[in-house]
Amino acid sequence: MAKKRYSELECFVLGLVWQLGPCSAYDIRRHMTRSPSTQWSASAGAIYPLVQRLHKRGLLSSKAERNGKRGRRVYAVTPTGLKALRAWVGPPLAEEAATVAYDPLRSRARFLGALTREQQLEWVEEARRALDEVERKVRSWQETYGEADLITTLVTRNGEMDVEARKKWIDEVGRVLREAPAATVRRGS
Amino acid sequence: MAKKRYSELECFVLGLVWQLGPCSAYDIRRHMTRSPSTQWSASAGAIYPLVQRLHKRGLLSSKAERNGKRGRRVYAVTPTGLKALRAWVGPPLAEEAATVAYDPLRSRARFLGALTREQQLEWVEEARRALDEVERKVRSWQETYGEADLITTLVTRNGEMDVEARKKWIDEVGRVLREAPAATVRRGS
DNA sequence: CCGCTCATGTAACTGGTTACATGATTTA
DNA sequence: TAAATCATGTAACCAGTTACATGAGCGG
Repeated sequence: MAKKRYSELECFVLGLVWQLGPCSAYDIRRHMTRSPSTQWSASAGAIYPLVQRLHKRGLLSSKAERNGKRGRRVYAVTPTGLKALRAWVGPPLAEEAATVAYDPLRSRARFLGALTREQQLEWVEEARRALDEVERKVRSWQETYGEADLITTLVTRNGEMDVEARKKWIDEVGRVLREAPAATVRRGS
Repeated sequence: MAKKRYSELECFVLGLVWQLGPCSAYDIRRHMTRSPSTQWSASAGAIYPLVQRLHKRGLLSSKAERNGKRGRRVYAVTPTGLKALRAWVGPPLAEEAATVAYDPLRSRARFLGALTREQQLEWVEEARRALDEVERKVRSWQETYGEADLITTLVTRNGEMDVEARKKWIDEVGRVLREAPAATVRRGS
């Protein structure tokens, strides 16, 4: 009986079921698709096998419902599942939980030196616009699911602050690049 | 000849080779392992096949070197590779490049309601400590590779600002939770 | 009745992971 | 010379992806 460690997605879904109450795989998918986070595609091929796995391991209970001719399978968190959820959330906090977050924008920025100065400035403008767009999305999501509980509000606030910080950063990048002589920001033929 | 889209890791490695100049798979791995980012494990099983792939597709040139009895394979970015790198960096910016960044701390925070009030406060403290630790790591990395070029400095600054923002957030969480009556932040047996 | 969305899945693939293998070089 | 670590890989596995299949219900 090896102590199987659950993946982030597994734990996240477990949490969702706990939060939404008894629900189907489809409910989970719908919820994930609508959230502005893009970490997971929430594809059927990921979610359906996943809940089956969690069920087999006893973290979720499963019940077939029937309304009309249509059947659906509804899952709920078991006491074991709740324990696992709490263990994942922490404390103690898993060390991989606190890291420099991965940011594809930053990854790309690393190699801005490969572009011409004009392209660099264009890149900054585009990035700025894209971040505005993300912010808009977060806000609209926030308004839709607005009068939520305290914790949900705090979590949304995190997304907001995240985008805000990155906008501040991109503005700084723009400022620095515009001021710098072209030679210092260029490399590679 | 289907237009194969390259993965984030592939493009990132391509960028690294461009940045480091001709280097071996091992050099790439070493560089990635030392950076404070944890997105990729930089495992041999990922990097070696990856550079072979990039070589086969003509983005990297490959040359066997021999010093003493020991051989090593050195890769360099080809003109085709540089083109691909520029296309990845943008502009135009790929739309998946600007998103709400994935943050495992936020994922967990979503389900803080599953904990007791004491655990919640403990969680916040731990998270705060962990973020301090991350900040420390970023700073030490920054000092080691300190007198870098403008762009590297800006990129590092991004990591710094990211952590800063999340610390601000976690403090806000702590403040709100301490002020709130216990009943409003609890759910689930 | 046709087409659309809802809803539940399965199949094939793939990129990245862990773990292992192997030999060279350095250090105690 | 034995142990550690450098350096280059391969093999097996696995979680999550895209794409497909199937059928129910519903709006026009």
